[in-house]
Amino acid sequence: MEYKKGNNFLIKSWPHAFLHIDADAFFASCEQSLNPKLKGLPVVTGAERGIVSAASYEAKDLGIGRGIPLWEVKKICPNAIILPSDYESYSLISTRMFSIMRRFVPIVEEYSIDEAFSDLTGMRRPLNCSYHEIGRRIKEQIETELGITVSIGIAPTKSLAKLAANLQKPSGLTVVPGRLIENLLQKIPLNKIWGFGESTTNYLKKFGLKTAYDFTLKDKNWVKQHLNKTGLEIWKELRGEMIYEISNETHEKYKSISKTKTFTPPSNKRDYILGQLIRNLESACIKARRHNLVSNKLIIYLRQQNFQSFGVEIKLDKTTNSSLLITPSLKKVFKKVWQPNIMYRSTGVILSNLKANNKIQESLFTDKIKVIKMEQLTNVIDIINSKFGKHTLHQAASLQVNFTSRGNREAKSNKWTELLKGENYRQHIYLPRWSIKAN
DNA sequence: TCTGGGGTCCTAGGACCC
DNA sequence: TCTGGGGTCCTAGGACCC
Repeated sequence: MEYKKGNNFLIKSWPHAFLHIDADAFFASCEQSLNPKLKGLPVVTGAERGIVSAASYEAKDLGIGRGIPLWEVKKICPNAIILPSDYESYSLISTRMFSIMRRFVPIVEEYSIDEAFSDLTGMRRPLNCSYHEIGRRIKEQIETELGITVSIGIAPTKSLAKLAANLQKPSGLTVVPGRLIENLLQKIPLNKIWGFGESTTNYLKKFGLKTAYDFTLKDKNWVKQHLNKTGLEIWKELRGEMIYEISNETHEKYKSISKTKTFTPPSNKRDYILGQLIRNLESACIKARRHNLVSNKLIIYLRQQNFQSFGVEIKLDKTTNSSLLITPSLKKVFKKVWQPNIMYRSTGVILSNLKANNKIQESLFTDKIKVIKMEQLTNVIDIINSKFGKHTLHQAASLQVNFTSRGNREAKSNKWTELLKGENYRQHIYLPRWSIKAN
């Protein structure tokens, strides 16, 4: 690719300075950090799903990447270490990574479990060093304290910083001042642009574009004409014009919570599928309660074997996070969606319209006593479940579901398995009565 | 060997109102 | 009976991300 001089769309080197940090092969690295014996070995996580969630660089070198089935992993490398995902541990390491960043910069946007953004603009003077040096220090601290490696990109916009961070992996530090933006863009194929997926990429290719650089050379009006709002924003960002700022909000505010579960083999058994759905509902509600959120809108959907999905939306007459209160309406609607002769492969629920639980207006027609009782009951259930493991207490209707957990994550994190070894205690604690009351 | 699970945002189009 | 124009709100669904 020819480098065209004189096409600079940005003159200043640092109108802003954004940092993007991306942990390398995060889940796998965490496992290696927690268990040093795994260092240097091909490690893969995702045992609970049957496909690779994360692969260590040793595994990647063998051609093992994200998303490939585990049977294939075993074929490629019989000695590969295959582990279930341990989100609790990863979250802890993630939190520590972010707090290390905060030692250097006040505002850190936690973008995902293993990625963050930060605005370094104006930090050179107080820290008395270059942007490059700030990045280097953060990187060094994280790597020595947490035993994982990270890749960092620093550039005038978030979009560019993200591209920069991905340019040299693992353990890279790439700094792209304004005058080097074009250099960077020429190395980036369209589909690597943050915000451009398969659809947009294919579309742009029709116009002969190949790299991010090609895209940024297009006229502004052309972009307005052919793409939507996001497209134009990305175009500006890539040319060094800041559009996206750092959001300082914590990631705690969910707008929706969803739970899906695929079951193999597919099934057309009514009660089994309904049971799956209720179990998903219970999981979603547990999460909502943990975050003190309530919902008044539930979407349920069934996915057929042929991957077609059908969903329905349920307006709840009370804003709640109690699965006991929601279940009756779910059952009613389920009848409308479920068809007897169809094989289903998964079910899902989405609690949406989430709001904080403090100021909910009671509907005039709500049976208050019932609601309060339900909520008290729910609280008790949460206490028991947090003590003995999720879904220890659950509704009778979800009994159809096979509750043996496939991954051993729960077993690993919950002491109860050991304590109650050999005893089928679920049968003792399980109380079928209250599911009848719930209806 | 067909793709697991959890999110957000944008947009077009319908319903409804003036 | 048929005609305008404009606004808001909601929903479904697409696209994208990790």
